[in-house]
Amino acid sequence: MIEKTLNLTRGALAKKTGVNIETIRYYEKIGVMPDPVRSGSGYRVYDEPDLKRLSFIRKCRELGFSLNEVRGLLGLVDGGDYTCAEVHDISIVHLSEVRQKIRHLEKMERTLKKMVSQCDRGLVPECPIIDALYTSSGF
Amino acid sequence: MIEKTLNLTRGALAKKTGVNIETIRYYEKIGVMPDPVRSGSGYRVYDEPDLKRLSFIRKCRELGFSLNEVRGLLGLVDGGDYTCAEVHDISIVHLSEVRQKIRHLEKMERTLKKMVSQCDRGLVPECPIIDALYTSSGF
DNA sequence: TCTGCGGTCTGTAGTAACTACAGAGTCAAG
DNA sequence: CTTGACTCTGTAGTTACTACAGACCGCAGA
Repeated sequence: MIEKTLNLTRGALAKKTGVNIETIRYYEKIGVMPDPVRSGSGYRVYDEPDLKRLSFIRKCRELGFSLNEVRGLLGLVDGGDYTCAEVHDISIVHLSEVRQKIRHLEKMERTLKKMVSQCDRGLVPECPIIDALYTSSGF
Repeated sequence: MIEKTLNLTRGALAKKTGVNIETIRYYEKIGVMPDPVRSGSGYRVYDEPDLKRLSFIRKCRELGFSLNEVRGLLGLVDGGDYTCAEVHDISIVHLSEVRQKIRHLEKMERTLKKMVSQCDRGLVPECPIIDALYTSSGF
């Protein structure tokens, strides 16, 4: 099967991946995307592997991996000598970070909910929310 | 009742509030903390109201309010003519943002969990996690 | 062929919310 | 009097982008 070349411009790649056009240049600058082939007039030309790589980065970002974590994953893939275990471990660490964040936000949610429920939305300048936050006692 | 003066240095205020010493200067620069009184030699001198205000800011930040939201709340307090309703509304908006974030993270968690569980942590370079992220099919 | 419009090129600056210096001055204990 | 800890200032770095300005390129229509 012959692979057809895509010859995408930066804008087209942006559209296909849903990544902002400027972000692509940024990824290139920090080295998570390679320096692409250039056309005669200096335009970037992207192809299938670039499309896959950028999609990968985007999915990782959507899952909350930091660019450094993405760099780590890409390094494994690029090296070609990664083991499934390495990838698994990075993901496990990240998963626990995500869970940590959820717990933190849930704590915030409970406190906010409690504060808001104590407030009768009155037209007077005595607010239990401000009280809870501003007085020395804290929340 | 006579209020005793605290005359805190920046470092002491930092310690009392748990806010980083440099952050205090930052808050001053962006105007959420006032320009403090200075000692003869130019040292910042903080007192009870500064302590309360900074604690308020810290609590808000802990609850995930952005500095802009904090600015809004402080503006109401500073103006003195705020109503409970105004504070309530800002908090409600924020609460829904927090819930949104939780939902997003939970989605991330589910996907990560699924990917990790499909991985047998093998020593070969075929990893379902990388597959899921790198192949065109996506996750 | 000219013109215009949109896309792309570069470097740089801005965003949020800090954090971390460097180099100078100050304060208090021993 | 010295030493070490603290504070002062301005500035630069962090993360992950995003948004310009000013120049160039490519293509369609008149």
